[in-house]
Amino acid sequence: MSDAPGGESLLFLTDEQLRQGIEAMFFAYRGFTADPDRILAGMAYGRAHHRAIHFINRAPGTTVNNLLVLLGVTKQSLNRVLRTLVEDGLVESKVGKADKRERHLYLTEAGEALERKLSDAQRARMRSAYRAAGPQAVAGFRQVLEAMMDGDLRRKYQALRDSGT
Amino acid sequence: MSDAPGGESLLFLTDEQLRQGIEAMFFAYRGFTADPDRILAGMAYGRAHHRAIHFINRAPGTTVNNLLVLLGVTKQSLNRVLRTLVEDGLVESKVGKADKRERHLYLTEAGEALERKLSDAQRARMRSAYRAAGPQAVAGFRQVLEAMMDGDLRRKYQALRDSGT
DNA sequence: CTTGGAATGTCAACAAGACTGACTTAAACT
DNA sequence: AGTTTAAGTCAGTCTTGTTGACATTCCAAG
Repeated sequence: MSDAPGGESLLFLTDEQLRQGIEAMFFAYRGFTADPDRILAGMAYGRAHHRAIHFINRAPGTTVNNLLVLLGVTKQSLNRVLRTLVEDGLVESKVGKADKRERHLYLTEAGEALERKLSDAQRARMRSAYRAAGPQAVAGFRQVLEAMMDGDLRRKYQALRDSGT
Repeated sequence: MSDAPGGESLLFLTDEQLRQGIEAMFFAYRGFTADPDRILAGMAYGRAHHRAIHFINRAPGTTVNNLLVLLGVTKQSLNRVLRTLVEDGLVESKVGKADKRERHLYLTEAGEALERKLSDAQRARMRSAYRAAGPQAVAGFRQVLEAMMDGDLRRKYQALRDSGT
């Protein structure tokens, strides 16, 4: 192996390699969101609704505050989305038992149905990418993604991940 | 190895694993764009300007049409961004020699300076993620990302990649 | 050679979804 | 009682996407 200082090949750290990684990330994210976007285009919903539905499904009973921190948006922005989802009967908002200021969010049956439709499409693409790349590549993929997160987000991601088995 | 049908471990294809991958992608993309976003927030520019600048730098002399296919937006959307960049002296738009309908796009010195500033920040994060994960993980990361792209985009990505050495 | 269609790019108007800032209501804490 | 916290609302702005209409240029078929 023709390698750089460090005793180990650092070819993967050249600017060209990094640039390719950046572009791969850009194009892959487009693919990643393409299927749900297509499904939502017909309805009056967008990517913001998808994200809200995803995380409510993931952590049923979560509060508005939790959700907006997770999504990284302001409450005004989230509220617009949440309002339409509640009005359309996809999300239920229940006053907190212990703390009545809080609202706990749940998907209704209709909400779960849409969630399934969206995540089935997204998982199908993910599954085919995973299958094409193989288990070892998937492990690497996950490692790099985690290292790319901001510390704060990483903690939130890991908490979510560990809660789901 | 306790494995599923196929003779090989398919644990990495469980719905839970796929869901974690989806969330990792979501959070990582936030980190991925965070630094350039911060830099651009001060100026009157946004992510769209960054993308235009990135790809013009990547393929100097590209036409508007090329660029909008790469970016996946309408020409009207791209045009607004491009107009401000030209007005502000970051991008130069030259009428095509062979075909006068076309405009060929180039970064000016000021444009190149901004490009460097943005991509330095983004590359720094990428580099630290790559370094933390190691070469083998990076190879896997790239494999999965490529498999996640739509066929059309993948071809564009690969053409771009291969042109850059 | 002309003319009509196709390709390229521009202008205008609008919508989604993010933001800030100011404010209200209700409940909890001290 | 007074302060803080959670949630929601109203108003206004910005970025970035969309359609629709239009101008210019090229090219090919008649």
